[in-house]
Amino acid sequence: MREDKEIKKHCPCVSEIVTRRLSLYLRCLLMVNREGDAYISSKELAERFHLNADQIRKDLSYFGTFGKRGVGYNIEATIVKLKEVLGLTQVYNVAIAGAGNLGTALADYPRINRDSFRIVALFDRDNRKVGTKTKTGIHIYHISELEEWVKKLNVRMGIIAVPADAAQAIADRFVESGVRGIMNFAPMRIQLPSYIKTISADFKSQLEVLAYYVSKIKIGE
Amino acid sequence: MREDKEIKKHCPCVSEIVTRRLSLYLRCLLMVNREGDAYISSKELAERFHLNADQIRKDLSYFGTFGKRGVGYNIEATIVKLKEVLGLTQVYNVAIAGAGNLGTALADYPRINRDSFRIVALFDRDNRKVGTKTKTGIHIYHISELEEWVKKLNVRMGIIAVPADAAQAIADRFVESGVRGIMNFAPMRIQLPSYIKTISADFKSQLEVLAYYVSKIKIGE
DNA sequence: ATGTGTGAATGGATTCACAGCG
DNA sequence: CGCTGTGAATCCATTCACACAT
Repeated sequence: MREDKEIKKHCPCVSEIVTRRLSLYLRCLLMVNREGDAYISSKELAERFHLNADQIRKDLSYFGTFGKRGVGYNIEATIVKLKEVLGLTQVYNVAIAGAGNLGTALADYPRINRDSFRIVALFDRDNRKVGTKTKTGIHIYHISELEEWVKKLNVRMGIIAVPADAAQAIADRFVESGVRGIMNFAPMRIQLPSYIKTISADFKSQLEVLAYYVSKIKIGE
Repeated sequence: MREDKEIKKHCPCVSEIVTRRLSLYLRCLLMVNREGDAYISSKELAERFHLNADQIRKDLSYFGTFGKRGVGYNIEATIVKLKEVLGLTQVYNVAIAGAGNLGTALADYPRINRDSFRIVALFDRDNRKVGTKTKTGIHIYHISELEEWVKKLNVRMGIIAVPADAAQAIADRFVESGVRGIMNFAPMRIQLPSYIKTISADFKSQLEVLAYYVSKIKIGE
């Protein structure tokens, strides 16, 4: 038990479910920070954003103790800490494979190219697109040059926005070129080495999950 | 214990995590179905798609017993069953609020408008877009007409692809007009009645989760 | 023999409850 | 006295292991 505790203190790994909440807390704190207060309690934060106060405290406690008893959490300091924990003090170069509607929409997504993320390249096999830029000025390269540009531009995250049948091959090429995190929008399960983090963001699959719940709601409530 | 079992048999609700896997199994089975075999065992399915055989069997067993011992699962029959369980035997009309890059990309997303889902409308406040159609022919209406069209078109799912500051108001209006499931792409937590299923699909938040893992990988592995 | 279906065991995550600090 | 930080209790999910159907 004591040993477990020590291990936990030194192991930088927390589950994905906690990570998702940390990102959410950060978003909420950035919002309340514009209002000028210096402190907020877990209870107030929970009430304002439909969160769970116990869970906020436990999640934050994994990374040290930085709340003031009787007062709450210093908003600025907690924002800094959360950014640090999530690794957002670094800058990540991101490339997108597939310059279709979705790929270009993601490339031009508002306010992504600030702070921690830089979308540095799009790749496509359509020669008519190659050599052009998106509205916000991101270059489209030919997919055959993926390895070359991923290395040259020091890309650490790859986004897959190509059709399902091409997804696995593109993922392999990203990883081979040094990418360490993949976000997969293709409706297709991809298999990668365990040291690569993969997040599935498949639109159709999410609609199906929604369908399950919507179909259970009786008509007329 | 016996009672629990009975309750479980009759309660149509399974956790979201199981639902996500059911959608995944469906996808995998549709893939193997094209190869012509009639049966597949949980073990083979697991090996081919990096899944867990025990988990497949347990997940499927929540909905009855439809595997053949010593043989495996009838692929066609299991596909039918999964579609039934997920509510995919119905058709869901879907509307998208926000006809920006993302909204139109989602509206024209390939192969969504088949089987279970119909994207029937986009809404935007930009009068230059109103009255036009997307590439695949989906109408863009003015956001002020949201209630009217949602009711008229019998929309059951709403997709939020508007800026963060408008997300909550749009979600409320969707729900008020009869929508029962919401997929939220805005970088903003929205609060809705508990009988409404909400799925968050916020791109930036997902990048942040990826950042956490990528930042933990030591350089040079 | 083979592979399902499922209780029992294990392992994680959430919630409770309260000691102790400010 | 209020609110954090955290063990303990509870709840849920995964994995194990095997009886039993084919």
